[in-house]
Amino acid sequence: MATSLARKPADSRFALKRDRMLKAAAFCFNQKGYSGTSLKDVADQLGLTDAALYYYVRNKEELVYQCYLRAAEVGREALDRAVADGGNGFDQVRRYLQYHIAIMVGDRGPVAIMSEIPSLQAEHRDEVLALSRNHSTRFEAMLERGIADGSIAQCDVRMTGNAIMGALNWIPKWFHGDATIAQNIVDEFPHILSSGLKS
Amino acid sequence: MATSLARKPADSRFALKRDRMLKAAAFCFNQKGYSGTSLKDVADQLGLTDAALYYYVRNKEELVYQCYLRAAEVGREALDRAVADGGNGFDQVRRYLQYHIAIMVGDRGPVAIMSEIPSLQAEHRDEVLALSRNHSTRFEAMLERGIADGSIAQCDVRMTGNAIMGALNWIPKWFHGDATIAQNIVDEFPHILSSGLKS
DNA sequence: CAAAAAATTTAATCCAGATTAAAATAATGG
DNA sequence: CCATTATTTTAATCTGGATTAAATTTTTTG
Repeated sequence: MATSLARKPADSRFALKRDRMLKAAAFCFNQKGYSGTSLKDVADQLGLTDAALYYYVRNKEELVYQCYLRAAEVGREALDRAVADGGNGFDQVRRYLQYHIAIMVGDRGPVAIMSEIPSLQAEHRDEVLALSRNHSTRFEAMLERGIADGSIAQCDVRMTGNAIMGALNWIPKWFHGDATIAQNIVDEFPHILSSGLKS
Repeated sequence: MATSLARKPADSRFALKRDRMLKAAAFCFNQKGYSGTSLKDVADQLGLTDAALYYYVRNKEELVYQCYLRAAEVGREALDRAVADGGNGFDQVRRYLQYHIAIMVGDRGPVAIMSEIPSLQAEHRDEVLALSRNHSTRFEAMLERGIADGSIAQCDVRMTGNAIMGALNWIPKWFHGDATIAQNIVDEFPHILSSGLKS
């Protein structure tokens, strides 16, 4: 049977293998760059043939698209958890950073850097951009809540958000799976990125 | 005559056009992604034919390579100026950020995001990586001087450096030439990125 | 255990975009 | 002006890696 959108969610074997593939792809893209990774590279990581990937994904563009959806999902999850935890704005920001970073450098990772959004097909590009903007907007709102409740110093939330997100999004550029460094990031980054916010 | 490495430095017409080309290429790469930009895209920006680019560069790989060299140069320049200005570690860090950011969003920009280092040919890749590491090392040393002279609070300089560089390097991802926003970045970023460092 | 469905491979094709060679045009210098 | 060199274009070719179809192997299920 061809790759089907009408596959049952209950088919967890498929979902699991597909997820492994997305992680392998994210690893390759982050490591070798987009143009530098062929489908064969991704397949090699999985002990498969390049053609086998087409069972899980329509084409390379969709592989990238799925990687980006996954990255967006991971970010949203961290934000959701931080909001659910409550507390003042500053606390929420710090927890969000903790959650997101822990996921990125942990066994849910690697998470793909969204370097090639512009080369996605129109609908996919728009969807990913919307998710991305939504995430930024929610994070900025979190900063504003912190300013309102007095836990975060007055600042330009747009620029501050861009700065913090940039530092986060850049992590996969220099982190390549070393466990010691992963621990270091988890220990240090939340503090580094939030210490400048204190009121 | 073919593209020649033995071209006189005095030949400023060539150098100027070449620089325009590199800026156009950086613009395209940042905007449309690497795989999304063909040589024709770059040529169109310059009112040229794709084939004309080969007069300035051996191939696409070298175009990317030159863009990255240019990006590295801009960073080094900012660091050099900041060091030359003197002052304590914190002051130097802030000035470095001011200089680098001003260049990136100013008329020396755009500066290419180094997303495709791994797909460069070995010698080019090694050279760019070396420049990149050297820059990081120098920046970390600057942080250490600040800690030593008491202007910067004790911190993990490696991680702090990574965080700040990430925020910097991400700027071209979301900044696309709007003058108002450029001013905003110049005004806000140096403070945002250094405020957490104060001792 | 035998069908049926799922997963993967083998072996081609296919193609956008990079690259090249030769010709044409523009600039420059005596 | 002419000759020479610099720059660009036109018109091909070339190619790596994506994609596809059909065959094969593996897994599931009744």
